[in-house]
Amino acid sequence: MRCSRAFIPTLKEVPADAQVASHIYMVRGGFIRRLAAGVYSLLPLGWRVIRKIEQIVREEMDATGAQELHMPSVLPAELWRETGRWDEYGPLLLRIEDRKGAAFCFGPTHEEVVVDIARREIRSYRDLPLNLYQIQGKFRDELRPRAGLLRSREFIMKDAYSFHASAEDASSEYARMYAAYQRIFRRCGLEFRVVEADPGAIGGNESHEFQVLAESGEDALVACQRCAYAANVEQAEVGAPAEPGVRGDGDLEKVKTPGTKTIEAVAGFLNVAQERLIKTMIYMADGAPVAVLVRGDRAVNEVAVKKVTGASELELAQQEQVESATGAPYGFAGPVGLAIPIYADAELEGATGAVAGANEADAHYTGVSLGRDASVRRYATLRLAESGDPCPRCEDGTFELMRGIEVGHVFNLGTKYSKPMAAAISDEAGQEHVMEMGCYGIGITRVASAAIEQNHDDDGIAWPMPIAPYEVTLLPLQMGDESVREAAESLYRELTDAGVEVLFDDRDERPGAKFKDADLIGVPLRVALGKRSVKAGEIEIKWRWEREATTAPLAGAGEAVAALVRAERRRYVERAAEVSRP
RNA sequence: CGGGGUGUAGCGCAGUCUGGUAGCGCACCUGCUUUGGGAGCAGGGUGUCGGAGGUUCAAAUCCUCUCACCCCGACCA
Repeated sequence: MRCSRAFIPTLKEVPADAQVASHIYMVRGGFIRRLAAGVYSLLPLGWRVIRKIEQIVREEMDATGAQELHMPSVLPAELWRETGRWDEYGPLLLRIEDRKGAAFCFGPTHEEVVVDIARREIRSYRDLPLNLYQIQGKFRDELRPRAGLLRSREFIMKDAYSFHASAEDASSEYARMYAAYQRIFRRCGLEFRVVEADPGAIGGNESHEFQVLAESGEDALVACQRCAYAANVEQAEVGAPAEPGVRGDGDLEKVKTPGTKTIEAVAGFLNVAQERLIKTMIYMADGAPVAVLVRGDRAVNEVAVKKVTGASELELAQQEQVESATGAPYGFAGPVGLAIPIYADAELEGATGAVAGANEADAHYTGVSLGRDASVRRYATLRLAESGDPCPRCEDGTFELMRGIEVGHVFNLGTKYSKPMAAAISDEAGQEHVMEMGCYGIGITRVASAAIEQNHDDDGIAWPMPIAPYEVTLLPLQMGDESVREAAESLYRELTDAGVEVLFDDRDERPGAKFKDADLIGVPLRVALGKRSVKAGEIEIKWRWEREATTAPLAGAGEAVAALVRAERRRYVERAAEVSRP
């Protein structure tokens, strides 16, 4: 592509509404433009990147035997009512009406549609297994879209849905998808970590997230420094503490603590460490209040609370609910004499000499011994994992905290959708039963953003070659100089003929402008030639992520550069090939 | 949904407090010079001041309503 004819509107200044690198550089580099909050146009450069990612995904999916299809984006409400998600999905669903007033939504995901297809067409176990996938735009009316394509409302996603006659078969498909995802992200040149995720109350049994490691990631992860265990903090188990976290002396005693509504204030007022306090949080579990106890310096893990209480809806109690449950104003809840069910973090088992709220205004207890003074229904790991916590899977491994961007998610669904939608097959014995399902998503547009978060510097993007908009950018530094122009033109022809994707900056711009734009756009291999180099019979070659350029003879430059490109392509394919296809 | 903030030229912003001819930088157009890291000089303004209503002789500026966008929060009793 010739820059003189290309639509690549680059910007010198940082757009006012962008804060993260991927958003800034996608806008500045002319990859995307915003149309509304969380809604973007993909300009030619951005679209090329998306298509590259799609193609990698497509090849790896097809290699597993999955088949691509396309589904509607406007979906009828009745389908969503069958699974109950018309109501459950809440404000995330963009609802629309047709001219007759019939209700539709813009598809945020397509389980309902694909199950509808499957239940109509599939009758026998002989038709299974089947894996259907789509790569298309979806819309979720996010609470807060942000950071460009990292969390947008309209986005492009690959979603695969598999159908099986048995749970065992679903499990082996899960393993195939897991491997395919590793290959896909390796081919995209991403550094990622697979983490255990929350299979949730869905009744699913397995779920993993593929997280691209980046400072700007929205998800907090913990990873064991010794073994392979990694998990979303919300999902992370924590190894058993060596000894009770709170140990102290003293008898139960009520003390006045006027106005101390926070852990910090109580600790300061009584002059004790925060870890000597018992934090009492009141939650509404399916509408009924429960108390959750953690050490004063810890945070509650709501996913864990949900699991231990078996609640399907869990939210922090409102101020009034706290008052009616504890009989005390907001800020003085404690386990002693509390009438509602109490769940405590494992770390508090055997706690003595602790400080806790007294369930009355301006008072706390000191010398609390949980076993003696309160009736705890159950001890379990209820706190959020932190850096340095013991690993639950291995001996003396500890957690390291990192941030990630979720780019893929694999899910063993069980019969969550097939059951309410009555998607059944007959088995060998002629018995009807509901199909087992799995679903497997990849955020295509998010992959592009994540790649930039991981591969950029102060000047712009440094795309991994497999997903770069072009493989080589060719910069003739003086278009006015005939020898330079002719050398560049013939090199452009040679490379293009060799199957290399070249962005040829044939604009009549000054060298500085060309270098700046090239760095911004982030094409991995830069080939520059100017009066000086042509006279010396040389070209200048520089990888985007390297500091220094090298030179190569102008004679035979086309073949030399093409060879570099082929080698670079091969690197990623080889890395992917290390993961075998089960 | 709660809190904070911003809407003025294609982009980034000043002007608003204290009402009085709409500005700056970049970009863009013309010309000349320039050409290895976003060139210099000269000339050119391309604008429903987010929208509607109101106050006033006069509104970007004051008042009311409204729309859009951004940031933080929506778990630490």
